[in-house]
Amino acid sequence: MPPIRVLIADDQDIVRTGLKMMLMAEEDIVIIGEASNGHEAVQLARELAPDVVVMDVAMPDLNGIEATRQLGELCPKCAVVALTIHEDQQYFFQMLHAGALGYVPKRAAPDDLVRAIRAASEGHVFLFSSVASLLASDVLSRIESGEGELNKDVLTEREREVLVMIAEGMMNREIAERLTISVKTVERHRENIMNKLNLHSRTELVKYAIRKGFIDLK
Amino acid sequence: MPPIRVLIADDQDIVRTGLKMMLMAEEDIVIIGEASNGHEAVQLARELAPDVVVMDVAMPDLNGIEATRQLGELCPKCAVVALTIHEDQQYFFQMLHAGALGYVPKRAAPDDLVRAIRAASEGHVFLFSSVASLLASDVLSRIESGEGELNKDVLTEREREVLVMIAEGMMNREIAERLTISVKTVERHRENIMNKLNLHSRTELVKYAIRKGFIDLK
DNA sequence: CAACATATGGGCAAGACACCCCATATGGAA
DNA sequence: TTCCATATGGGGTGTCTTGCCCATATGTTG
Repeated sequence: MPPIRVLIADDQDIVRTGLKMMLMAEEDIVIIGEASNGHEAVQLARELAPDVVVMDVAMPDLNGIEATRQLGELCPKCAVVALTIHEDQQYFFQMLHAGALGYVPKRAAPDDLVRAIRAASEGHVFLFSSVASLLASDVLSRIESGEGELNKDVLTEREREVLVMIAEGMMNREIAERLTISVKTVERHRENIMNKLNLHSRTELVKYAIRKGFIDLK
Repeated sequence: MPPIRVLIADDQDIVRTGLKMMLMAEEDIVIIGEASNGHEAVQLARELAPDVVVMDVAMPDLNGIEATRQLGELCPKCAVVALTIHEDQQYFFQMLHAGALGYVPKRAAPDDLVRAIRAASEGHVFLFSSVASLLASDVLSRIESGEGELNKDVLTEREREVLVMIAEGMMNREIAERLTISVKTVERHRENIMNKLNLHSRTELVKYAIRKGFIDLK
């Protein structure tokens, strides 16, 4: 059986070195190239036609998501394993929709990455445990809501609006004044938000909003 | 000349491996231990008394800034080199004030990290170019505003501890239980924190803590 | 139409929070 | 030694939050 030919794409030198060392220890894997940004990754993938591209999500020039999308057209035989510090819903789903077969956080054990690479090289999907549950819940809600769009980001416009103001540090009364609605309605929106997201305090809402990039932290 | 004994503290397995491989190639450097969070880093540093601790800024449990601060007391002979994905002012100054002798972004070349380690082991300071300029401008503004003590509105150890727990979303009662003190005392600490920082709600405390890198946003 | 999501609001209760008052003990700086 | 910062805690008061009950009006969609 020929070894799995792997291309590494990560902008961080240290991470690339770590990956190389880690993967070189595996007998069925060979590193055939390295890229430090998305453009380079796409370029090299077309030239080298690797079996698997280990792709960082966040890279300069062309990010991993776009690069993966392009690879789907330009080099459909290259499987992509996403490597990321983000265990966020957003990146995760974007990467999957872009065509990644694996999704492994950098904090994962080396073994998980190797498993993801082996799986991807055979067309299988490997998702790290913490993100796999995201898929499950997404699929579930999709089935329940009868399918459709993925903009099912749960919150309504109004709720998002309220969430932002909460995360900005405003009290319910202030928010009510700003939106010219009653405090009661603000409370109701906040309540719905908390139920939907399964959060139970303002502080958790703040952190959620920051993670999701709803506010600026300035 | 004896080799420089280095302890690596980073929560990401891949980064740790990368660092190890990279540093093992240097003849004057030996890796004597690895930690995957701040607590472990402090613990191991006390046991092993390394010459240099390569410390990630963002780690679970106890972040690199706090860990560095603690090391300054518990193991003053350990030099700390901060390794980070953040090239932010805030993290940078926090880390310096905490006592780090080096500050190297992960995107830096391996050589820069090695230089930082060598410098730190001799008590010198190595700052990566992109952050070094931050120091210059800070020094300038400090001279202009003509004051010496930066201790002005700095939180005490206990206050910082409470702040972190608040920012993590815990209630006063929970914090009191965790610290085995009364709710009243927690409230008092919180009150002092708010007065010192001129903040007036939990949500603002959360954002402050995140900006300052006191918590991880996970 | 019926069912549902969305946005709007009122009432109520328990508890959490923010901001005051007060006090004691300790250890270091003036 | 006196003063101050730190850490500890009790009391009280009023506001804010959270969670749960209820309701109505307006859409959309099966």
